[in-house]
Amino acid sequence: MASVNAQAAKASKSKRDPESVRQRILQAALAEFSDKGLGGARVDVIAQRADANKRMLYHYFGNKDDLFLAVLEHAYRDIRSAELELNLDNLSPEDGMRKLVAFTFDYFIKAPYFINLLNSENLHRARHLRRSQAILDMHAPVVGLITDLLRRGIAEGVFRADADPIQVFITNASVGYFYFSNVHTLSTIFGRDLSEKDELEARRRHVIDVVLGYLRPT
Amino acid sequence: MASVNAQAAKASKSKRDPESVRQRILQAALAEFSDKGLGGARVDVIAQRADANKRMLYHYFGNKDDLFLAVLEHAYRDIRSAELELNLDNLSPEDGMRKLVAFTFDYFIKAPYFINLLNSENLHRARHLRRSQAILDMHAPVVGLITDLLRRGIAEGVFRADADPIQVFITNASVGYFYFSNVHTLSTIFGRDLSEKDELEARRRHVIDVVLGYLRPT
DNA sequence: GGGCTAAGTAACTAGTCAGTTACTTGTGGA
DNA sequence: TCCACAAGTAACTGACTAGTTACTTAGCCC
Repeated sequence: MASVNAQAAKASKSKRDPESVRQRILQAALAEFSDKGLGGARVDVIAQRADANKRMLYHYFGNKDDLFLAVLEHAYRDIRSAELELNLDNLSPEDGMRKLVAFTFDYFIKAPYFINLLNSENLHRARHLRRSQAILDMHAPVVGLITDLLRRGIAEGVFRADADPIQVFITNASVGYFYFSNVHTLSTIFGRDLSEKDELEARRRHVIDVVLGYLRPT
Repeated sequence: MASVNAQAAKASKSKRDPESVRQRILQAALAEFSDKGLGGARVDVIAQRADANKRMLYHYFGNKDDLFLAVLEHAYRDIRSAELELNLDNLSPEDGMRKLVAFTFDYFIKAPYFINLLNSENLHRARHLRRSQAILDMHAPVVGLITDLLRRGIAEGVFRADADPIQVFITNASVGYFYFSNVHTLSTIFGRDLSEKDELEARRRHVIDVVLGYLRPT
């Protein structure tokens, strides 16, 4: 307790807080890369949004590309670790899958930056992500969740026997991702704001129905 | 016949072919915007890819943004008109829907530029598309196709009664779009090339199963 | 207190970029 | 043949960009 207070007192008197500056840059970069894409984001703007000196951006992250990779790792780590906390083991296969699909949809609402980050990374052919062993290691456990749900569902006769975990993982992401990634064009085309609450609720129900409807035995 | 030959002879002797230059610029722009996004594409590169003088790009299209909109209109026109030629009326609701889903998936393979163009346009919040009445007018007929299929399927008791045409339109696009838009990150994550023929065939079968499985009556 | 290093400030730099300017050439119609 | 205008060439321009340089300040440890 005394050491926490000593640290807090020290931090409030200090003119320098490297970890805070570093985090502010990371968050500002996440926002700027999400808004503008990797190519459109400007390091001056990131520094400004972070209320930091541009020099510090290079100091902490090296260059623009490496900053983008740091942002990407942060984003992936967030969603993948949240998925692992869903505790699907304790649910029926159907409820587990329902919870996972709903979680994914809700996550895209909560973390809208994720989609534009992935779009940018794919525009650059995953060249950043290839350099990150951390990101690569994040996915096996999540696919394992789906594999387990499918296995249980098939064993109980409530899921179709030909469901493939990776295809289901991709489809689970698909039905929400596309909606959000194209929300501007779709809203314009259909002349209604697809990011409004009622629209989101309708879409959420639909995506759950799509995945659960597909999984019904044939 | 004589007039066709006269035109061909005239064209082959001419040093100027404005329509050809214009088309070359449009195609080069489509490629460059698809590869690099709107922000990353360079007008010098587009001109070079078109084997045209940069001045002509401004001459024909005004500026970079307007060129992007021309490309977007071209891309939408292509997919939307192809959809209308599917002749789904003559098929059972199930076969019609199967054909549409397969068509959409195959279209993304055939016209890979479409996805990156839409990603760019959404990154820019559909600000180009809003200026195009032509694009806005292209969608009602296609949604009408799905509405008809669903209506027939529900009447025949082979589709679920709660299926919504717009949601199905979006889901039809979702299950393929996400796969292709994220093919680089997904391939890296799963350590396999998801653009290979076998992978594409597996995914194609899956997306048809997802939509048709979902549509089964409850 | 002093020295050293990390953290930080501010200005600079060379190259890039969309768009413009100045001029030339080709073509069609009178 | 001549003229006018569209199509075309090539160079230029001012602003922007990621990254660098030169220097200062803060904080920690001896």
